[in-house]
Amino acid sequence: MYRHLEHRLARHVLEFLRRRYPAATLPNVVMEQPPRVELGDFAIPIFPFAKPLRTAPLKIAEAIRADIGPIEGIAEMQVAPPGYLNVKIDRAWMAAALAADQRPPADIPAGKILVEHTSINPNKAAHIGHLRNAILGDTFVRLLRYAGREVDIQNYIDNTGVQVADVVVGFTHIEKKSRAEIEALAGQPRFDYYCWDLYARVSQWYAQDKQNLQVRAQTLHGIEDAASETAVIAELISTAVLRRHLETMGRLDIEYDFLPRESEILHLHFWDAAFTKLTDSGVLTFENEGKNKGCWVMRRAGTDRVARALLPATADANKTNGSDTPDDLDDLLIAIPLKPGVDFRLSGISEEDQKVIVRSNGTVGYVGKDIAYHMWKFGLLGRDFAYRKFYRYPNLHDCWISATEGEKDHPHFGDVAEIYNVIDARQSEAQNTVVEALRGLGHNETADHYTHFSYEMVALTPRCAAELGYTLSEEDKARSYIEVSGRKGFGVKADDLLDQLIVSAKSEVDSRHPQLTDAERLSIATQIAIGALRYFMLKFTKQSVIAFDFKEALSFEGETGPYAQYAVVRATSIFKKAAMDPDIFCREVAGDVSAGDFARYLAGDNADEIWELWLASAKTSYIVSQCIATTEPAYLARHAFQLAQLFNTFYHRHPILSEPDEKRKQFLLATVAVVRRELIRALAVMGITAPPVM
RNA sequence: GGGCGCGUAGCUCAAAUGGAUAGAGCACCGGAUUUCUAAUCCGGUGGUUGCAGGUUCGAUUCCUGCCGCGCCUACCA
Repeated sequence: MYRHLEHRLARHVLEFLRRRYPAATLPNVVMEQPPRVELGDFAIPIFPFAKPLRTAPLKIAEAIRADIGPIEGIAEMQVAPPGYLNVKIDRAWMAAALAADQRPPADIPAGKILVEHTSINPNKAAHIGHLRNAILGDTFVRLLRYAGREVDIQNYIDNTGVQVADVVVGFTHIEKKSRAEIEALAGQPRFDYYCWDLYARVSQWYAQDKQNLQVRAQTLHGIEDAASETAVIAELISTAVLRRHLETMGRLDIEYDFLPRESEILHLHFWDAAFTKLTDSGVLTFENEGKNKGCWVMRRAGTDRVARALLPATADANKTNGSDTPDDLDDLLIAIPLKPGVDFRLSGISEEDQKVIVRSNGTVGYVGKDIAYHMWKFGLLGRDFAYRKFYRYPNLHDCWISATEGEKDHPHFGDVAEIYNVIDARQSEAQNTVVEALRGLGHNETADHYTHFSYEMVALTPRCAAELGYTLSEEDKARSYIEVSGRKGFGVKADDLLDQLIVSAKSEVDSRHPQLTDAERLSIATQIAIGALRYFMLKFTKQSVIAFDFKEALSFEGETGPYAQYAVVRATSIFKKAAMDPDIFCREVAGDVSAGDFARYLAGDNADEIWELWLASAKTSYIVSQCIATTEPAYLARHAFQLAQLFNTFYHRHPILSEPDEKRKQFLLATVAVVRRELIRALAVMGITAPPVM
């Protein structure tokens, strides 16, 4: 509603100025919010118009105010020095629309969106860093769906990489376990915890003797051959850990539609298809000298092509195709899985700007697989996975997994219009390389619909690390935060944190509501714990490193999820006390408050406080669109908090059920009902529900 | 060395494409309820926005340089 009105106002102002100054080229109308609600609901800075119109800002503002004429939903305009046009909304009009829950139809872009998030290596338990990823990703999915978009959720599983290999090494070489023993362990409740510890031990084992790294190489090689015993064990372990991850995320109400695995990208030869296209287009080039001799390389994203001209040694090597192939190239080609007749070029890229995609031994690196995978995402590869059902959620939603041979009937995945990859900031260079590959293939427009949803890591404060029993170097103690490391087993496990939050919330609920059954109290405590955790991960902007601290994360007061949940509970309790159903009241009664009553009770300066509550309630979809446009869910968290804060102030100042004026009481109840509805919606987009009591 | 990012109150963080008096939470101090339960509310203390220039009617925001910190920069993923 708010968003709609803002657009309408901007359009009217611009049209007015066009009529008044037909000759001038006008800048965009910028909409802001005045610092205080008394000043108005929209603020339009007029300064940018002064120069093109050769008129003082105040004069322009005055002209608009006096002559623009009536606009539906706008009550009045005021000119404010040094050059603002402040606009007040017709409060009764807006309140009536909001009470009736009118939502003007928005233009929803066509096309499916693919959001990839979580993507934890399936070799150990999920930790708080993974939680941030999954919560950001899941919230972004909810934002898109709230805005009416169709979304597929994918969780990429790197089940053939070094990390899985390392745990396989742990089981087979350190613990010397048989396949049957591993299978038995994998059936244990928190198998991922077992792997967490083992993974850290493997890292130590490598550090003890560099010779041990050869075992890793052998294991990695073994995994790629699907028929080998090593591959079977790796599959066994990674699948069991993957199930644990789905369970962990399921506790937070985070679900996936499809789990593409690296093993299928390998076995279905996605890379071969991509390789042909990449070499044909000259994106991928061959390097025949220097440290990357014998590799297929790409230009590192962000490096400048001009730089190459400064390197005389490589100038000749970039002539275009194989016609000027050096003599020794044929030898090198034997080691490379090249089809005859493939057209290729020599790289001619300076060494430091090269990104190795195919190693000289012919194996493909991570970025190469990622390029192929992203071509598939956009339907550009010409190949598809096979699919089978993997996991059924309690709500009966099925999560599918990639397979070499799958089920006949399956949903259509991939081939989407837009993608968002929730991946931490450390991988932005790799992400950019994938985008550049798409551009190089001529898919510029497609590349524009590729968004790296980049966020910073979760680290531990030195105090937190000490609490966990880690001994810190003097250097680490002086840092403001210390990076989590799965390799070292250094971090806070997701399930542990959630358990702790539940225990902590439970003791609060126990003391407040002893009359409830234990199951009821546990259910409430769980909702509170999830609310606290999800809010905590969303309140920080993406680019801020979260220095994790138990005291803050376990807090249920102040700017927290439970604070917002509590506001909903309070709103609900008013209706409960009055023996009314808040949802029914909101749907069927709130809209009956007459325009006259809205006008009366929202008029004047002393109604500003209540109006502010209505205004904030009107902003939910506006905020949602801001979050999507900026890929920043933190704005929504802030909005929910502000709504809750305004409500708590209102709740404190205005006794509602004891209000003697029956019409005013209805108005106040409508206020509560609308705020409650919008707060519940905002929280739902963050994956937070409000318990019945707190 | 190069690339990306960060530096705001004692602490943790906000501040939408540059806008009106830089805001919250925590901590600390002082208050509020026999009411729709206080996981709440009200008030107070707390700032040279790292430093120096520049652009602009206007800079926490944009540009340049410097200082400090983090991440990336592997034929790892």
